[in-house]
Amino acid sequence: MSNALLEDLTWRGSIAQSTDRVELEKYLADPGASLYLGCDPTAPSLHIGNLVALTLLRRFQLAGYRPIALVGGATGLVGDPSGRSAERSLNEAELVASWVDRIREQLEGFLDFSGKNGAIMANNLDWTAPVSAIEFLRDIGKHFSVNQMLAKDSVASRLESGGISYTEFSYQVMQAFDFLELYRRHSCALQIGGNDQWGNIVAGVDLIRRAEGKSAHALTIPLLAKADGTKFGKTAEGAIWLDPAMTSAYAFFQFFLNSDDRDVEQLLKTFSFRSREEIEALIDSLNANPGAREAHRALAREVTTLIHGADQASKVEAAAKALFGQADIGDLDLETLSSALAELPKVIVKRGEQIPSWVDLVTNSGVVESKSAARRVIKEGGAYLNNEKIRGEDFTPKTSDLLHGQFLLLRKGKRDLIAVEITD
RNA sequence: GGUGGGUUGCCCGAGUGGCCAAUGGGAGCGGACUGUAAAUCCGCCGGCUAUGCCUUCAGUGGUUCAAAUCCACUACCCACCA
Repeated sequence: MSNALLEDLTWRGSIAQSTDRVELEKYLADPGASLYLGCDPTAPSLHIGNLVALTLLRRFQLAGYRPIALVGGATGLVGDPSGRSAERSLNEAELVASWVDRIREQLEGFLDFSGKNGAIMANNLDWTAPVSAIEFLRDIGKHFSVNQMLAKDSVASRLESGGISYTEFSYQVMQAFDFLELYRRHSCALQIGGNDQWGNIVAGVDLIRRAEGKSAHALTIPLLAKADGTKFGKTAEGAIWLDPAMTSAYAFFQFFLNSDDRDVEQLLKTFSFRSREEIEALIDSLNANPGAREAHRALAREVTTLIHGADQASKVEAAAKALFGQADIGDLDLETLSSALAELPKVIVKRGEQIPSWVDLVTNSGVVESKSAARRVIKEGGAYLNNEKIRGEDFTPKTSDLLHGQFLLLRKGKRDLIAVEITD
């Protein structure tokens, strides 16, 4: 073992598969070596599933290598069959283009574009769009064997279940073309990604060998699996997004804070940039005193800081502490209270207007999807106003319930807090 | 192209004329325990201007006092044959 980074990644459990390890180490022996990670615009924002591989890319940059972040402006128009049991529906080109812009911004915040190993941003639409179908078929397609393409897991499983369109079938060729193009443009001979990308990445390795007679490398990171067997990063409400407009920094922090104890070690190893010693100390603390949740807190704080910045991270942590730690919410001073409530889903009521019922307030906040659901919560004893249980399906807060004359804190169940603000 | 089977609530899956907003499981939600964790146990689980009303069993039209259930056509999926 000669490469410190690979050694660290092995300890972290961040290596699922790689092409020949010795060859890979040789490639990485060059301090300026570059590598790329692609993200397809399938939504207006990246989510924490993408963050797994993105974190890996960042580790490479911190170790001195040059990262290339590729946004799949072209591949996003086609659709990756990997991990999908059914055909994707195609998104409008303008929509995908707008997602490309937003995702590019997110990627930019995650890497360092200055210095000698400054990151490079790429969009595969740049080299894919100008190529004619005939050129594509003759220059690229000729290197692919349909037999091998059919053997890929992503394709084979789809042939079992309902079939696959020619469009999605071609996806691996497009991704391989990207790898070849980045090899030609930037001498990039390593592609990383989630383990579900293995087949697509190897398609590129093969293409580079055939078209250029050169060897390229692949490295994948395991897809995170949760202890309870469900997919990491998905909640009932959907994915945890990196865009604060889609998942608030508060909700983002809470997501990590509420991690299953059994998952925390792997999450720390996957996402944390702390040293091995620090992480091991946190894990010791987790095992010794899980109720204190020091490791959960450190994880939540670090990842939230990375995505939302240190200011936001400390704000949402302070908010959670104030709102959950305090027995009597009325004891909080105005400043602490208002900054804590600022992080929560909020309902605005105009001063002087009738305060809506608890049911209406909670429904308006979007925390429950119907009034029936809100009424049910009251009936089942999970409804609170200012941390006091309320009863009666038609319960309506009174002016005298207002904290500092302008706020209400509603709660549904153990964790869901909602702020109500009276404004002029 | 032929024949047969299928399409049910977030998912899986019962139901084959009224007792069906529709059995059961999973997910989800609330409660108890605890630590804003897990496991376990209990309850809930279409919507609403709510002792009633509205929308739902692929789509459309029909039979009937009455349909998820019967008939016709359309779309999609699966299986066997070619």
